[in-house]
Amino acid sequence: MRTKATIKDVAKAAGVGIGTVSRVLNGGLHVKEETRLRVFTAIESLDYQPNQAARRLSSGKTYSIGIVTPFFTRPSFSERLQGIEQTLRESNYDLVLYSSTTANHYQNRVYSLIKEQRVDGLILLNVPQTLCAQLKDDFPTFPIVMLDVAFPTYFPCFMVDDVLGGWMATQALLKKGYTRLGYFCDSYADVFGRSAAFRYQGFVNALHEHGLPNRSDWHCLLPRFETHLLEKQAHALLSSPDRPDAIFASSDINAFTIINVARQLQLRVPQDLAVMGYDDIEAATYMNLTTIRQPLHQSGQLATRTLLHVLDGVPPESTFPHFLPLEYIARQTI
Amino acid sequence: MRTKATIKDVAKAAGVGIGTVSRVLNGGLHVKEETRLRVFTAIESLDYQPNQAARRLSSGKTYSIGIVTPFFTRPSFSERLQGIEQTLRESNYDLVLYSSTTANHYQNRVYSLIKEQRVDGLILLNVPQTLCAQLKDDFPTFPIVMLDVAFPTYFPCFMVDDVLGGWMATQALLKKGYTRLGYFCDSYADVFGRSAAFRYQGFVNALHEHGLPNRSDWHCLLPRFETHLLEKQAHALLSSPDRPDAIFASSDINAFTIINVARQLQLRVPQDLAVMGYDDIEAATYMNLTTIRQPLHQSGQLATRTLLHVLDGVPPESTFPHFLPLEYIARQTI
DNA sequence: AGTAATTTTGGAAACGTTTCCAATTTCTCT
DNA sequence: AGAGAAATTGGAAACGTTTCCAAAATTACT
Repeated sequence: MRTKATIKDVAKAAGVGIGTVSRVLNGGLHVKEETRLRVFTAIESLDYQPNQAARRLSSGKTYSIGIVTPFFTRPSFSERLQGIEQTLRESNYDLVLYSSTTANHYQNRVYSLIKEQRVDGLILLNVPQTLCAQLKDDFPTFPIVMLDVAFPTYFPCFMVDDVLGGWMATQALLKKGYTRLGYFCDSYADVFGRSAAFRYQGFVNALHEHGLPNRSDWHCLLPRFETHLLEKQAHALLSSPDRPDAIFASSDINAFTIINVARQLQLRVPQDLAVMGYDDIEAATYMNLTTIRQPLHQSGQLATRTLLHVLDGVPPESTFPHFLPLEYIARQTI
Repeated sequence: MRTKATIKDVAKAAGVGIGTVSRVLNGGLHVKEETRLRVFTAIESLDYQPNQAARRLSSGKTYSIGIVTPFFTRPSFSERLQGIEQTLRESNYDLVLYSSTTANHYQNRVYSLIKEQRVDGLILLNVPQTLCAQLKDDFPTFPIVMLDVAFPTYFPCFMVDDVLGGWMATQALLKKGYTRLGYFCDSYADVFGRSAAFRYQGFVNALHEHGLPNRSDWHCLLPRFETHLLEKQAHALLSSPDRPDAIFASSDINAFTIINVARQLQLRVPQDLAVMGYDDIEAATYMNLTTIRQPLHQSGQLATRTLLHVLDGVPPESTFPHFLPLEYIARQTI
C-alpha cells in the first residue's frame, strides 16, 4: 500500500489549488459545479480521506464531544447513552467516553479535557455538586450540558423533579391502602447529585400529608451501591415481626434486591409485601416491577440536541433547568 | 482569560528550547534533572496543557481507540464496554464509541475510521462475517481485536465456544429430566456473527446424544430482535396442549420474555415449564434465571489489554481464537 | 466595448506539537 | 590539561489541514 494521499495530491490530480479542494470538502460553497465534480473525481480515484488530526489542528475544532459519568455500571447510564449516541450519529461528532469513580477524579478529568482541548463540548452526568459552580467560573463559555444535577441554572440541564417522583411513588402505595411504608436507598446524600435525597423528601411529604409516621427503623440507607449489604439489611428488616407492608426503593435495582429477599423469606409480592421501584430500567419489565419511569433515553437525546445547538451557535429551545415528565408505571408488585 | 499557553511560552519561561520542553513532556529522557524541574515550574505557573490535536498531527498517533458495535441496546454490550473502559482508563487512550445498524454501515464506518486515521486501533464487536476477511486484505497491519466473530484466525479474537454452550444448556435440562425441549432464538443466522447458530448446533447435538427428537414446531425463530413478536409466538406455542416442558432461550432477554408469557398463561416456572437462558446478564440475578454465563466483562478487559499490547509492539500473550470459559449458573428456573 | 460587481480560484500562512540533527556542554579517562 | 565519548540542548522542518487575502475569471450592467 502506497503512502496515503493528501490534499495536495488531490489538488494536483484535479488541476486545482488546495484551497479549492478544501472548500469542496467543506460544503462546496463558492466553487463552480464543474470544478467541484473534477475534485470529486480526483478524490474518488485517489481514495482520499482527509486526515482528522490535521483538520482538527487547523480548524481549532475537535469534532468530538465527551461524556463524563460516575456510573458506568448502572443501567440508567446505558439507556441515556443510547439516546446520546443515536442523536450524535447524525452529526459528524465523535462520541468519547470518560468515567470517573470519585468526585476529585471527575473534576480532574473535566478540567484536563477542556484545557487540552480534547473535546468541543461536554455532556456531564451527575456532576458532583461542588464542581458545577467552579466550572462556570473557570470556563464560563465552554459548551456544557448537564443531566441530573443540583445547581441547574449555570448550564443547560435536563432533570426530573425527584421530590415529585418520590411523592408519586409513595402516593401510589398509599392509594392501594398500604400504611406501613419503608424506604430503601443506596446513597442518602450522594456527592454525585442529590436525587436520592429528593426522592426521600417526596416520600416524607406524602407520609406527612396522610398523617402517617415516618419510622426510621424502616429505612435502609447505604453509603454506596452494594447489593450484598443491601440484601443483608433487607433480610434483617423483613424478618422482623414489626415489618413494613410496603417498600419504596429509590431505584429499580434496589427494588429487585428486595423482591428477591422477600422471596427467600417466602413473602409474596405484593400480597405480603408491596415493592415500588424508581427508574423503569429495561429489567423492570421482566420483573413486572411497578415503578416510576423517567425518560432516560429521551433525556440523552435532548441533552445532545441542546449541545449540538450550542455548538452551532443556535440558542437552545428551552429554558433551564428543563424538567422531564415522570410517569407512573403500573405493574404487579404493588 | 488570556489566550492559551503553548509550548513556546513554556520554553521561553523556562529559558530552554521547545525541543527540551517536548522531551520533558514525553517522559523526560535525556534531560538534566535541573532543567526538568525548571520546565515543570514553568508548566505549572503558566497552567500549560499540551494541545492534543497538534500532538496527534505531529506524532501521527491519535491516542484514541474505537469501539464499533451493532448492538447498543443489549445488556451484553454494556457489560463488555465496562470491561473495556476499565482497562483503558489506566492507559492514556481515549475511548471513542461507534455504533451501526446494518452490515453495510458497519463496514463503511470501519473503513473510514481507519482511512481518516481517527483511531490507533479498533475493538470490533460482532463484526459481520464478510467484513473480517476484507479487513485483513485491505489493512493487514492495522491493530484490530475482535470479540465474538466467526473467522477468528485473521485477528486476535476472544470468543466463547457457543456449540459447547448450547450443549451445556441443553444437557442441564436433560439431566433434570425434561424431555420435550423447545428452542427460542431471535436471529437464526445473523449477519453479525453466528453465535445463535452455534448454540443451536449444541442444542441439536445434545438432543441427538440422548436420542430425543428435535421438533421444529417447538422452535421459535425470529429474523431479528423484537420482543413483541417473540411474545406472540411464545404465547401461541405455550398455549398448545402439545407444548414443550422446557425451553432453551438463546439469550437471557428472550428467556425473560418467555417467563413472562408463561406467567400470563398461569404456568409455573419451573414446575410447568423450565426456562434456560444464556449470557447471565445482570438482570438474570434478579429474575433467578438459570443460565450459561459468558465472561462478558472479562472479555472486554482481555480484548483491550491485547489491543494495548499490539499498539505497544508487544506480541499478545495468547494464541487466537482465545476461547473463554463458560459457566453453568444454577438458579431457580429449571 | 468598457466598466464595475461578483464569483471563483490559488497558495502562503498558521495551527502547536514531535522529530531530527547538529551544536554545545559535561563527563571520563589517560 | 587535553582528547574523546556521552549527555544534553536548541530550533528548523514536518505533519496535513483550514483560513485568509489577493488575483483572476466571470457575469451584469451601461
